[in-house]
Amino acid sequence: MAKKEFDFSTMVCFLLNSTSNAMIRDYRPQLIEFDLTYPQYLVMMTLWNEDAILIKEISKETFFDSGTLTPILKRLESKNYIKRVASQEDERAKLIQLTEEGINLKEKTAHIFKDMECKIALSEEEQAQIVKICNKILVKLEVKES
Amino acid sequence: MAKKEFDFSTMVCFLLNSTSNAMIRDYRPQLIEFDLTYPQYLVMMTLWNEDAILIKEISKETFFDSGTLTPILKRLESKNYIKRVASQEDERAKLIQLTEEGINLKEKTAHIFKDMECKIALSEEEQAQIVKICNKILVKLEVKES
DNA sequence: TATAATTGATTTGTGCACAAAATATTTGCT
DNA sequence: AGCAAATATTTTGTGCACAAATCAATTATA
Repeated sequence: MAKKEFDFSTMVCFLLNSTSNAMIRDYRPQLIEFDLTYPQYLVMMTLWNEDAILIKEISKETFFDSGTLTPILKRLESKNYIKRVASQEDERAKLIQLTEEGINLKEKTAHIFKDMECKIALSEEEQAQIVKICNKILVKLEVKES
Repeated sequence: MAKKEFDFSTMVCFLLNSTSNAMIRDYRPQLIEFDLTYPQYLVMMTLWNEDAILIKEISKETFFDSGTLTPILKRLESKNYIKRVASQEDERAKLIQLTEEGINLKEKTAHIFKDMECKIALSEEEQAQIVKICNKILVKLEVKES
């Protein structure tokens, strides 16, 4: 077989993108049962970690920019999983709070989170390698602080 | 600091997605100079590897489904980088061919491809680890054959 | 204390990514 | 030959991802 000039199977950006697309696609059916998309699920996890935070704090955790978050939060609000409350100290800012239903979702979706990591069954070593390499790239591209 | 239940910095799906987003975002300015997006650039690379192929073959290489490819190919056609020619053997299928301008783009964008891999400066070892792990996941999720 | 600069969030517009349905053609079966 | 199943692509509709522009509120500064 003639060697091809552009070998996708060794291109970092292509591999990361294809693999993340594949994982998000694979878990879509499970999330759909709770009327969630993957980015919406990430925002919910952020709030399960710490409730009643500002949009810019969610942005810092998820790396989603505000233009991405605004519509995601609107959808979560229309599903009654969160509330958007104007901040008292700063009229520009908005506090995002879980509703009762949003809080309850944490237990109900716990198995999805476990599946998320289990299905691909990486070894401890591989897991550690991925974490190290991705975080290194994120720091190099100034998405994260070192 | 209280330990958070959901630690994004060790979640494989989140890391792969954030890192690929960051890489694609980072190289956008360079691609814009040639009026290309990252997915469009991938399709062009596929054609630089082998010209005059069917859409389903591009789909097999890039892992983009046909509903994703159709509009990408339309945009590349309107930029005059490719032509879409009905196949003679099978009236359903379409052959995608590079135009003169599309062929010339290969040399002009060669530096971008090099930057793509160089800027993040992974070691040989890290590069090999990423390739192995991502391909393993892609096989597990049945995107690729083992 | 005006006003300039900054900040938090929303809006607008483009382009994926994907599922599901539609369309047209080809292949397989009897 | 006739018709069902399969195949290649397009269409439709939803939801990111992001840049750029906008808006309102806050802070800094002349």
